[in-house]
Parts: sequence; structure tokens; C-alpha cells
Amino acid sequence: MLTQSEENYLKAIFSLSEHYSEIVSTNLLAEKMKTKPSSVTDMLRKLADKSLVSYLKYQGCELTEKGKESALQIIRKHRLWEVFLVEKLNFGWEEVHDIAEQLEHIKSSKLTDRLDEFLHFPKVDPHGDPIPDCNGKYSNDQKNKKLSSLSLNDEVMITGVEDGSAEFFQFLKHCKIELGTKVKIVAKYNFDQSVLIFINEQEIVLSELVSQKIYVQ
Amino acid sequence: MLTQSEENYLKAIFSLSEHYSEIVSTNLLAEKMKTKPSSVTDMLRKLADKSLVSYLKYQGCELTEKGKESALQIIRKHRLWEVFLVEKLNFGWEEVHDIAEQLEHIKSSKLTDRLDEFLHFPKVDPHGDPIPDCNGKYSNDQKNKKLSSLSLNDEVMITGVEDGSAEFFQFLKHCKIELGTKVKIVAKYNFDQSVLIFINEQEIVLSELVSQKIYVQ
DNA sequence: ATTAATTTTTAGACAAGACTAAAAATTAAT
DNA sequence: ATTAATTTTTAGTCTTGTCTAAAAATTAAT
Repeated sequence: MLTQSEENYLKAIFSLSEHYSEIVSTNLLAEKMKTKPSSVTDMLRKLADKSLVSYLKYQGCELTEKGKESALQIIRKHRLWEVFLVEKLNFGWEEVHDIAEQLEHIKSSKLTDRLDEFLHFPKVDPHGDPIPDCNGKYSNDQKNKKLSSLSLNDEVMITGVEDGSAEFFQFLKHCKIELGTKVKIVAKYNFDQSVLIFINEQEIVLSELVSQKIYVQ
Repeated sequence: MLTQSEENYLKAIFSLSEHYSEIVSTNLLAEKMKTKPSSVTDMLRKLADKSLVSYLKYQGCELTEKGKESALQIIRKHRLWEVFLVEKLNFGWEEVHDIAEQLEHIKSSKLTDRLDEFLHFPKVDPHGDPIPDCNGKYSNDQKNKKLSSLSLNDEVMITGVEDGSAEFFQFLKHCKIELGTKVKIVAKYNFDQSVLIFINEQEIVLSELVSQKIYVQ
């Protein structure tokens, strides 16, 4: 049985090896976990003892198959609860993360599977991230094309956003940028890589940073 | 902010002072918490430091107003989640307790209130226990008359059951005893205080112990 | 009213998870 | 190829919540 802390480490390692490299360094993990490298070393030993990560002193760590499976189950729970909070309890995008962060640690696979069924087996969470099924399988075609990569006059639909700060979500909310919203590229400015888009019957400018955090299809 | 352990102690003290006496002894609390009296003493100091209980060495403890409020909020969450599990996710009586035991520690009063609304402000949980409102107020008229106190030919409806073991709930399920089920007393046997009841088109005998754990109106 | 039995508290220890400061290993730089 | 800078680990400490064993207080019994 995993502690909450162990679960959080697994999730962090999974996320870092997805976005950076397979092997995750102690310092990077410490930064992600908002803790000290020495604490990370301690925890990596424990996770290695439980065969959840392979860990070599001074080399970094990597999830084992068992570790990956555990991580995916936690991610599954996190994203299902986010769907529940938004769809059933009318929470906003920006509010759900912290609550789901708590709910993801509830231990009952029966609860998870019943929740999945109750929500009609959603494929993505409210940010467009894929939800692993009960076997940990998921497809990630929702979040492969960034808004920043589009050409002039392209017309697309928003399918996801990068995990961001509450303030970022607040901004999206203000612009009424939601999953499923239709967007057209009206202009691209090379001097700062910002884009002018037509969305919800009006035009708005998105900075390069923002346009790289929005996924479309 | 309370730890999960502190919350569990508050809940236990609340329950014991309801069922036994206002002032709760260290040993009784230790038994309820399935821990040692010395651990209880340690925790009572902490809770007293936080003004959640009043505690006098060798005398026992009692919840303060603040402690009572906290306990009621935890109980509110526990019972709302039980309703959710039974009503929305089709769990059985006997399965919900352990999961609700985890869910009750999720910290977000907004979540609790939204859940309450989503469930249409239920007054009682699946066992007939009253659910405190967001101010901690509740009425306890559902669980004041025991089935064991009825007279011959009385016809009543089941409004609650005592908190019991999974095996007890299994037994109730087997007899199809649910909240709202109609019952008639067909016979009372003085030699062992058991009762013969007519329920769901058939007659069954309930032992004294069982009939004392079922509430009616 | 002493003694005996019970209850409760103290003292000291342990595991988990975190921290600081110092040491060791690795990587980068001249 | 040494030295310097960086990264990572070790050693020792702290807090929370638990435990055991022993001491102190309370209650019961003769």
C-alpha cells in the first residue's frame, strides 16, 4: 500500500519523464515536489525498495513497469474526479486541480470504476488531458498540435490546455476559451510571435507563451 | 488545519459522548480508536492546545464548542459522501462506510456544499443517520424509536439502523431490510426477547440484538 | 483506612517524511 | 589534467503519531 507522499512522487516522476527525459534527476524532482534534494534521495530509496523506481546513486531514477502502472492509476483518479467536479458539481477549470489532488488518493478501485461509469467513460479531463482506462491504457491525440503552430486562416477547435497556474485558467475563463471552442487565425506577428485569433465573435491577441499552452485539432 | 488523525479523534469523541456520557474517558477512547491509552493521552494534549477539547488529567475529555463544530463538519461530509455512493454510484449499505471514512477528510467546504446541493440536500444518510447542514444543525427524530420497543400488531416503517459491522449489513441486505421498508410485528417471544416480523411478504425472526439496532417510525 | 485493582500518565523509543549542514561524486572549465 | 562549480548523498535533527514499560493517580474492596 502506497502512502500519499509516495503516490505524489510517482506522479511527479511520471510527468517529468514524459516532458523531459525518461531518466529524472534528483534536483529536478526536488523542484517539482517543492522539497529539498536530500528528501528526494530518501524517498527514492524507499520507492526503489518497493520496486517502483529503478534508482542508481548520482544517476537519477526511472519508473519501473510497476511504478508506471501505479502512476497511471493515480492520474486516472485525478482526471476522473476533475470531470466529476466540472460536469456534475459545476466547478470551473481553475478550481478543480487542488481538490482533485486530494481525491486522487482515495483508495478503492471499485469507486474509481463506478465513477468512470457514472461519468460515461470520459476520454479526456476538463483540460483535454487523456484519462487512462482501468488497465492504464490511453490515447494522446488530443494534445499533439499547439495553437502556436497554426498558419494564417486555419480554423480549428480547442482540445486542450497545458496544466497551468490558477491565474492562467482565470485568463482563459475571461476570454471564454473552453474545450470545443472554435478558433480562426486572423494574423500572426513575427516580431513577438503573438497571434490574433477570432473566437466567440470577437478578436483577441494571444502572446507566444499562451499560444504554446493551447492545443487544437 | 486539522490532520486526519485529529479529525478521527474528534469524530470518535463526539460519537462516544453522544452514546455514553458527555465526558469521555481515555480508555474508552483508546478502545474506539483501536489504539493505546498512552497514544490517546498524547493526542488529547494536542487537541486541548488547539482548544478543541477540554481535558483534565485523569478526568477525561469533553469537546469544546469549537470541537463540536469541527466534528459535525466531518460527520456532515461522511454522510453526504455515503448518500452519493449509494444514490449515484449504486453501492450497497455495507460497502460505503470505509470509502466515506476516507472521503470525509477532503478539505473544501465548497465541495461539501456543492455535493449537498447535487444530492438535493438530503436529511439522512443511507443508514438513517441525520446529516448536519452547513451550519452543523440537524434534527434527530429518525432514530429515536427502536423496533424492539414495539407492541404486537404495530405497523411501522424502517427509518434507520445502528452503525454496525459489514456482516450485520450483509444480514440486513439478505432480509431485504432497507430504509422505507414496511414492517408489522406478528409475535414477540419473551423467553429470548426475539420478535417475529412480517416484511416483504414474508415472516422472519429477529434476535433481540438485531431488533435493538433497527429504528422505526 | 489501608491494600489491591484499575485507570491514566510519563518516559523513552521508533518509523515516516521532512530539514540543514557537510561530505562525496560528477560535470564543466581552464 | 587539475581545479572549480554543480549535483547528489550522508549524517544528524525535528515533528507527528504511534508503541512499550514503568510510575502515578484514582477507584474499589476488604
